[in-house]
Amino acid sequence: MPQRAKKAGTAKIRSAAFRRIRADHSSELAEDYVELIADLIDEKGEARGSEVAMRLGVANATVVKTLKRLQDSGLVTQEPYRSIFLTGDGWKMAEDGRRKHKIVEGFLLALGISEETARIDSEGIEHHVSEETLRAMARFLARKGS
Amino acid sequence: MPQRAKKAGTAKIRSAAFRRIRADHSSELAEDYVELIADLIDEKGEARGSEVAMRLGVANATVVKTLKRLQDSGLVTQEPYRSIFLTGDGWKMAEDGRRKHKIVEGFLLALGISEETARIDSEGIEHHVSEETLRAMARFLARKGS
DNA sequence: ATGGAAGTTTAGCATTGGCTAAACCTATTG
DNA sequence: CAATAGGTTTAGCCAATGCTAAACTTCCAT
Repeated sequence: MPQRAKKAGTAKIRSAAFRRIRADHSSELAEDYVELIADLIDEKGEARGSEVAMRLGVANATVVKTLKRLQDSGLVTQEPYRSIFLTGDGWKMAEDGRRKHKIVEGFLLALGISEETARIDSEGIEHHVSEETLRAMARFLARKGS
Repeated sequence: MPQRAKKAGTAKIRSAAFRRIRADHSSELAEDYVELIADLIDEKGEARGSEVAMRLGVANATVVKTLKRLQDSGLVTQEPYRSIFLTGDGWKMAEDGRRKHKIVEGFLLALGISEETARIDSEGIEHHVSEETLRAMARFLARKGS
């Protein structure tokens, strides 16, 4: 029954895609946090929990809890009642996020999307694009931009 | 202090984007389920929970639990030990998902992405593209395709 | 008609990510 | 230098999404 075999193969690939999406989702929050923290440090010299909470649109307490997990993962460090710092790994992740973000947002703008929408959509999309797709977007951008 | 005012404004927009992403995530699972169920019904005449579990790459029990929620949301119906059906709303959501999926995947292919990657990335991206971006992708596709 | 294999569901647990309310520090200002 | 306002953390709750192991149905083959 080659039918069966073929279908099982397809199913496996499909499930791999969904697995990757679930994995992406766990890292997504972390990336958003570190990227935002990096922005705050660059913009204002320091990142406060309450500022992170405001920009992400969540409660203060949620940020505290999440930062604990990020600290356990070795992405940030923080003393109680003090501002937040990124570790080496944290900075690496933040830079990578910014890089992806810039490519995706620039690409959407090049496609003719409005600034508003480009900003919103790129925020959602950046965590789900493979390097291959990023390369294609960058290529498109380069051709268009020149 | 116009500085402050401007920054607060930006923050509000940013947080709106993140809020939307969080909202997208809740509907994302539902969309994946109904889309997959629709595919199974079309492909094999019926959708069994175990088949859904296999294709999504999750345990059977997880599917059972999620289907209960989807039933409460009025997207699917199911009798114990029987196969799964979509309600009118369920079909509507499935069709919408397929539509988005087709546009995004076609767009990625048109960009020169490999089939494998296009399938995987489109699965993740489809839930985060606005109608505006979809329209731009469709436009691009039409121009390219003709 | 029934016994057992295969398929489904239940039970119970863990983690993530959200919230509010209350407790707790810090730092400014009078 | 003390009071207090404002920022931060804790405590305790909830829902969603995942898992494994055990219980339970269904249905096919003898």
